[in-house]
Amino acid sequence: MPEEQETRGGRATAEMVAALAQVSRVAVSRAFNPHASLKADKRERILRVARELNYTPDRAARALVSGRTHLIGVIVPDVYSYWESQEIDALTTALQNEGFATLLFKTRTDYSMDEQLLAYMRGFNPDSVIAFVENVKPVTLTRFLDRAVPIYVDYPMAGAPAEPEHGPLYDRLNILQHSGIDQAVALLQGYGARRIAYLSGHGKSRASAAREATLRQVLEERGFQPPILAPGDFGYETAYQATIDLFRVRGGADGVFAANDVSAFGALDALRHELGLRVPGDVKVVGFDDIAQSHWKSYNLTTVKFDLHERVRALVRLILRRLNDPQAESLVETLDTRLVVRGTVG
Amino acid sequence: MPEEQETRGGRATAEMVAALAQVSRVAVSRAFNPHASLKADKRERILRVARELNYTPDRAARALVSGRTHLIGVIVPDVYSYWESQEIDALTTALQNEGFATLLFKTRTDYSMDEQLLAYMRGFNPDSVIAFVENVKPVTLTRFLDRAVPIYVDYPMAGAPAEPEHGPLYDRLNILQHSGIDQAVALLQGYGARRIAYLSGHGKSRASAAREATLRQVLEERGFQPPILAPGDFGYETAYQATIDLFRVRGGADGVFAANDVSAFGALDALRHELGLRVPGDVKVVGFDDIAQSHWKSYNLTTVKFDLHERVRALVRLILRRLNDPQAESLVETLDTRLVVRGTVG
DNA sequence: CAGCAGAATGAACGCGTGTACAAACATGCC
DNA sequence: GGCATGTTTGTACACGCGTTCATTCTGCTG
Repeated sequence: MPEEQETRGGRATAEMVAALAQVSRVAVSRAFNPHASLKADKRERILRVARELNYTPDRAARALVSGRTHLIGVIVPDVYSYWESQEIDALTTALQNEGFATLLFKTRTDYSMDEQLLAYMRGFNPDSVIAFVENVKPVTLTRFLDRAVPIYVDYPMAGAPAEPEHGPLYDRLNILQHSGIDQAVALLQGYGARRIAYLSGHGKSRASAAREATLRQVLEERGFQPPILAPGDFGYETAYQATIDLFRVRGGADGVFAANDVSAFGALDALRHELGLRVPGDVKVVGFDDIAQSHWKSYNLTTVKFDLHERVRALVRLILRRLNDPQAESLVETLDTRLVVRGTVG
Repeated sequence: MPEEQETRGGRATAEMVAALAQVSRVAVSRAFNPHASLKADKRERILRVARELNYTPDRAARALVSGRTHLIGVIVPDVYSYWESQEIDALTTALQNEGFATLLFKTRTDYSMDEQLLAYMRGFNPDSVIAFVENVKPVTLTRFLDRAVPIYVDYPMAGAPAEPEHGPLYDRLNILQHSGIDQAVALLQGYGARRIAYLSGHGKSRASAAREATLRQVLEERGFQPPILAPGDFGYETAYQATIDLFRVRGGADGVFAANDVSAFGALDALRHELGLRVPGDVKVVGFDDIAQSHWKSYNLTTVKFDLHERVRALVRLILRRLNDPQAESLVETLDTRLVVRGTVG
């Protein structure tokens, strides 16, 4: 075995590897840079010595000269929100496979996206930033980032003109909600539902607003009245209360669209355990997202599916494309949605 | 407003700040280092200019010279597991407040903690590492880390001698499970329960093994028979099936301890919706963790609580103590547990 | 006013790496 | 063999910052 020449429990450096492999330090650098020219046997020898010394190029030093940290900033209000947590999970795996790492940041739970956090994140100099925060404008985001081009998840309306906005540069993941919602409404129509309610997310959420708008559009297209609105906040508790209020005070509904699956769970529990109604017998319930819990027996929820892995792949594609071409115009990826039929409509 | 002297959309550097503030670059460095000596008005002026230029010291450069990246590696099998996600959430907030950031890594879902991942993480040179992975030995962890001292969550048995192990250095968060389990068993005893089952986590889990051992100990202390064992994996589905098997084939039980809250949900749903039993009327159910979902109406679970925020505070304390004194002996923090009584026992 | 301790300052160096540049070398063609 | 072209190799520099060290400045005592 090679002489243990680690200094004080610290990492091995390229210099040490070079010394042991009888090459120059630059050769070591090149050995770890695949497209650098280096004779094959030399590279092999270097890599072997590197493995023996447990050497890896220091990412800090590398970042200093290359300007790439290989860190992807992820901003979330709640890690434990179901959808977010599952997306972070899949995203982390995907990024890991591409040589990046997820750098996690939390905003306040009241969605007050303070500039302080952005400045803080900026200090870590991430290569890219994904914000799972709905009320922050891209403008705000770009103002606090130097190299990173933020990615923004958008929900364009069917038929609406593409935003000609040519302000700050950001990339976009467009999610088309019309298909899934239309399938859901068609299904409810088939079962004779007439009064449709929308249990919203919190007020500032663009996702919730887009879902509401699209639902309204689809209902109109299919000859329904506009949806009855019940105010929620994406959470279980609020959905529970809002549903009770909707049915005790405001006349109820035949079908309830909840802004996400968790709200749907709250609505379901309120309907069944508090209001004594049968689902889907008396009321149909439809959620959004299709999180893993939606097929648990207690809920077995019919829901508009956002394909998680497809979505993560699209995000990673955006990141890679942007890093390959930092000067590119605004990049766009588009995803569709579809209805997953389970036991809460029927 | 000051002349926009940013070069190519890049960040401002200490040199630019120095030039604009009419001071030397070293002064700028000192201005951002609180304990460095610098005349107050000068520091103030520098900080003002820095704010105007949106300047923050580059962390990569800082890490290169100081050896501190301010990154805390967090290794998880599933981000979306309830308990883990809630812990990551709280931990990220706490670390953020201390000037660190969470660097997330995922192992395979089959818990095969490959060395490849550790080597990968090592490349990012985190200041500390918390592994929410149960089957990886501290030895393995330390072998892949240079400066970082890993933190290991342990579940020592009551009365068992402290491990005299003096192998690789790692810090410990000890969780005492006896109190909570004893309270639960006492409660079940009061309701006349006789046959107690333990619905385990997956086979390799130390947490599950410790819970089972402690339960066995408490049962013996209180004159019960040993627990009937039903094999699970911490997941909902498996718990659901294991409960059905337990009651259809193996004679059932009066009380079921599930290895975590999610398993308890699965058991509850199986008991109520598949087996037609009443909880808590026919069977009592107790979980572990007290995750946020445990007080949802559908479950309203009685559970052994691990106080999340207390736990996170202990972890952060460990990290800070270790960074303040890298040479210290193995550090230890200890937490207790207690029973939270809700609707599944009564 | 001399003397002195302590604070404030700036020059120089080092952290570990990528890369431009020039030199050396190999290869292919006539 | 002569030359052109392409591949390897090593030197020197740059990245942005913290820190040591010698120097200058400040305030205070005698």
